[in-house]
Amino acid sequence: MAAVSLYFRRLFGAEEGEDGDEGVGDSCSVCQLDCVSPDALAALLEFAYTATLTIRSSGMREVLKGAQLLGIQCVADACRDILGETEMGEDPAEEAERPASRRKQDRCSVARAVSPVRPVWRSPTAPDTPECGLLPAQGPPGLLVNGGSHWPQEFTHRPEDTPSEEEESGAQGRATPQLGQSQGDGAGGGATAGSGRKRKSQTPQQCPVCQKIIHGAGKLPRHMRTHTGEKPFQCSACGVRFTRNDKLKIHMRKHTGERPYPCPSCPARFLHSYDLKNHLSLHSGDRPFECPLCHKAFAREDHLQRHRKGHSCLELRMRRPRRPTGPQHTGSFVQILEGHGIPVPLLPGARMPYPELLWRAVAAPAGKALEKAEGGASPHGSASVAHRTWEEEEEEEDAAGEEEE
DNA sequence: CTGGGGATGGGGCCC
DNA sequence: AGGGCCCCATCCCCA
Repeated sequence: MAAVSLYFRRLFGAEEGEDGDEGVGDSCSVCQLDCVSPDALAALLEFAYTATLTIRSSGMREVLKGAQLLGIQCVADACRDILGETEMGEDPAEEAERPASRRKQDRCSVARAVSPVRPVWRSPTAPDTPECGLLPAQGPPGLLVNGGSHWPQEFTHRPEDTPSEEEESGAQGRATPQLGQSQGDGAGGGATAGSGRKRKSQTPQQCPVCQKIIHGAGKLPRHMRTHTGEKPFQCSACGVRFTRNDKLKIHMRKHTGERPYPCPSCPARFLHSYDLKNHLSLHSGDRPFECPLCHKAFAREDHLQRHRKGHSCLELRMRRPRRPTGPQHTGSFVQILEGHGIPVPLLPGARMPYPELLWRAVAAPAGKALEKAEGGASPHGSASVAHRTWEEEEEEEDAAGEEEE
């Protein structure tokens, strides 16, 4: 709640340092909200968690009141706008108090009641660099309306003075402002400016907690459960809970014994399609993921990533690139050589045209470096040992290659 | 360290 | 618009 509400932010001391003694901080353990109706608070809670606000027009006043009291400026603006539009300027005095540029700001910020509104919590320490030319004139510090840098520009503007279908339906009795939906979708149910062409709803929504843009209609609630930890889908057989029902469905295969993905080459069957895919690479022997440093090949991309993160390829087990062509070594060679204290005679950014020739040239000191790094062997002949090892390895690979051919 | 299975979260498509 | 289903990338765990 503190992420979207100035009131809660101050209540729980999140802005201490900014507000000084205004924050109640730890002294408040029980918060009684007499001034907000349960329905309005429920709507605001829903907004805090899902960035979606559903309001009956009859409850709009209560939600507006609650949003003002709790300092949820974007919701207050949205309610104020929808009331102003549907009730034909019920409060002209309030309207007159707005700065002249206010309505223009609203259009830019999409802070219209039935159009998308995305609260973006910005860190109090983050510089206030308004995007879309917007800083909330009346809003709490740190709260931006649809100013997130991740939001595509196409979603941050709507055609002026083109009331959406929802706006019109809202005027007819029920308004269901979908706060957090895309600009394009909010305007006329997907109609884009001017063309009137229906655009398939992809509905990118920004998570109010992590600011991540979630693509796909109806996917934000699913994402929000990763923050709340809510696992509403429970296995009736073993009681294990899941955040998603499709994961529960796959889990149930354990109990039913269903393995719908059989291997065509062996009796193995799998729970997941991607398990079968991984398995098939074993039959084919394909190892399409090759380490650019040591040229070790892996059947799975994540195994290559793990290999590279572990820096195990820095053992200087230099292998030749896999046929037919190997990757360019430039940066990786420099990294390896410098990592072993070997001077690298390359200008920054220069490419190394024949990395293996250079490697032969420095094989001897590299051997010493490797020996030192590994605890060292005999003080004599280390270079030749390293060199011979490399040569032997090459010969082995040549032999293997000839056999393959 | 690697191979393999499983879990998790995001995106696309469809209803 | 929301949800189901599927695929994919990534991570974790274990042998």
